[in-house]
Amino acid sequence: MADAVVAQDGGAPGEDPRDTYVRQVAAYWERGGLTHAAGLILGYLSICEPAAETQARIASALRLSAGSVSTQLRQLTQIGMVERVRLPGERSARYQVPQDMWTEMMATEDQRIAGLRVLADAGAAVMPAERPDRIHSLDLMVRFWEAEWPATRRRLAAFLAKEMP
Amino acid sequence: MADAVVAQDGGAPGEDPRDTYVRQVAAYWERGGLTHAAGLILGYLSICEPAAETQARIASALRLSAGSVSTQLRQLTQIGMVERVRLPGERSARYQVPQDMWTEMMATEDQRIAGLRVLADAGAAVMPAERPDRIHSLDLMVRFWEAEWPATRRRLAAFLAKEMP
DNA sequence: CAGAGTTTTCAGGTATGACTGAAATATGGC
DNA sequence: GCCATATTTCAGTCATACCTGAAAACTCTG
Repeated sequence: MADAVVAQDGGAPGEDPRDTYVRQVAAYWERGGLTHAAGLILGYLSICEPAAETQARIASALRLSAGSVSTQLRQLTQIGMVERVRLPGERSARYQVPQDMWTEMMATEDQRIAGLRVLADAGAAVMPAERPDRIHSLDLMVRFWEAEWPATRRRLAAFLAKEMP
Repeated sequence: MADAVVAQDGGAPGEDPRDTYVRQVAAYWERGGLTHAAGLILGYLSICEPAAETQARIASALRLSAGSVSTQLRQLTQIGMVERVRLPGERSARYQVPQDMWTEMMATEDQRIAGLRVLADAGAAVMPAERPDRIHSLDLMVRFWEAEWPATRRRLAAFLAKEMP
């Protein structure tokens, strides 16, 4: 089996550009709050062949334990960056990056805005006398995005519809 | 001194609504990658009077060590959520939430987009034969935001100019 | 239903990093 | 330039959470 993407045993490490890419993705998402293992899985699932892999194959490719892979895949599935699919006649489930992952990701932006809305309202109840802008500016920002986001998402949908092959 | 915001010693905890707010802000930003201490400082600096406080006052109000406050303030200053100001004739520096913090925050969005651009380009070099959309869709998303963001920022600037008192 | 294979759960080891407290350094007023 | 004070640095402690490995639970094929 010559198509080992990440789990090369010896040899010069990082020689395979795909291996480099996997680590690069992991590094990026690690800054975004994911664990290292989750980032590795995400990177691997972005370039592996076939696109949908079993837990066992992911574990061996990335040299992670079965437990880690199980846990991280559940997290990734929960936040919508990975989806579980079943192929007929196959005992094991497969996991893959959803076709519309980024669209789904963008959809969660609503929740982030809602979270800031809660903060802005809570702030209004403790408005300081001096520099009330400290609280007020957050409210402005939230109001802007509440107004802006629906149209932005429509433009995104239109853009994707036009550019998708 | 009856205006202790967070550092009440005894009594029912969380009675002061400002204390509740500080913890609420801390909880929110903790999910956003900041430390608990940084979140507390951010919440405190959003409602304290006066708006600009010394490290010593922040530390005693939040019951944090001087070291923690020093470290966290540096981090917060670095990412632009806090600014250091000096008052004439005062030995100690003061720290406050900048007037235009959210505008500054939005400006860093460019860098996040640039970070994804790097990832998208690196992905192009390891394009999988099956489901190339896994790499391609990221590129699309980045291209959308690279095109969209300048106009969005202009609209934000116009909105703030109109709404600011 | 049996049973192999898959997935989840969980306790334990480990690493990471936040917080503290004190010492060292830097700073501004005199 | 001196000195009190503010700030930073840093080693040590502690908490958190990741990862592993194995056992338990589950699931699907035959």
